[in-house]
Amino acid sequence: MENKTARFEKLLVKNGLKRTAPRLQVLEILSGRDSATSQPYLEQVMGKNADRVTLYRVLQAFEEKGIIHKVLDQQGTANYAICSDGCSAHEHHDEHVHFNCDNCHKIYCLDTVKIPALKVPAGFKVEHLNLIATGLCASCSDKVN
Amino acid sequence: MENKTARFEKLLVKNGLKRTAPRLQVLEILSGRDSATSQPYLEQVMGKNADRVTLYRVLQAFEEKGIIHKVLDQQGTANYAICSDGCSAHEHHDEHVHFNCDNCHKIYCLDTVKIPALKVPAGFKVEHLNLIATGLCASCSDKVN
DNA sequence: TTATATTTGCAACATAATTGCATTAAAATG
DNA sequence: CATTTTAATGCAATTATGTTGCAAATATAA
Ligand SMILES: [Mn+2]
Ligand SMILES: [Mn+2]
Ligand SMILES: [Zn+2]
Ligand SMILES: [Zn+2]
Repeated sequence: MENKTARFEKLLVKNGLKRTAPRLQVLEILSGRDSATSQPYLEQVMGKNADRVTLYRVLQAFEEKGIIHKVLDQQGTANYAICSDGCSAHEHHDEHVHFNCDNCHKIYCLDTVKIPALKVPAGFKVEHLNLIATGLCASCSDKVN
Repeated sequence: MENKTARFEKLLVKNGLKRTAPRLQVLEILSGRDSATSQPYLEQVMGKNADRVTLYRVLQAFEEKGIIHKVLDQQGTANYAICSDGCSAHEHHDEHVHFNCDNCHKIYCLDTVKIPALKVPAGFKVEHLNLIATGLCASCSDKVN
């Protein structure tokens, strides 16, 4: 396995962002998780390694550069996930379905599930689609049975 | 045209809610709009007719009774719209698409556009679907042309 | 008219997010 | 390597959204 930090550093440079500790740490955390990560969780994990404001600014910069994308859960809480690929400062390609588990509250990027095209009333011009499914994730429905 | 206030009063009674000024006013405001109404806007329009907390509680009660439904816009702001029908304290039937205009920021309930069923990965149990489309609403795309 | 059950208002608190500004640190330059 | 430049951070203050407990008010039932 290649050095992960080196990969992150390249990612930052490629996007014209300086290699700083808070940025590397955010990438480290996000990449180590199987679901999207909420702002409050990030804030807690970062602890005093970085100021709250810095975290907000790091997340905003990453989102603008197409490194991560934001998903709001059913409570309106911001969650962040690393973009699979093909995303850039110019456009995000994250039009996959997101699954918000009612039980564990995790948000999964269902990268394989595309949002079906939609027929809307005359006059409306659809730019983006955002579909959040709620219910039980695979892991939680296992436990219930 | 039948007396609107009388209709609202019946609606409250039917749901075991007392006929109070803040509740009637919220119904009045929501029913007079062609799109969903944001909490901040409601708060502003209500002014000192009702306390902020009362507004929150009115909205919560209405939502629980199936009188209104909540839609979060792309910024996570809560918006409320009157339920067309068939909604009750037991379940909401608002699985229609919502359209969030990038220009005027209005949220339209596209009651005629149903959310298509979805094939999700094994194990996931979908309970609800929530689809928000963004772009230009009919009125705004007119103006652009 | 009185009793009771619900609703409201107020104060206090919690959390998420933003802004301005001084300080620090990364990277570019020589 | 030292210095300059530019970007990023930390801190303090502020705004916005939402919640809770409790006393006072009021809608409705009795
Ligand atoms: Mn995603
Ligand atoms: Mn709706
Ligand atoms: Zn789960
Ligand atoms: Zn519009």
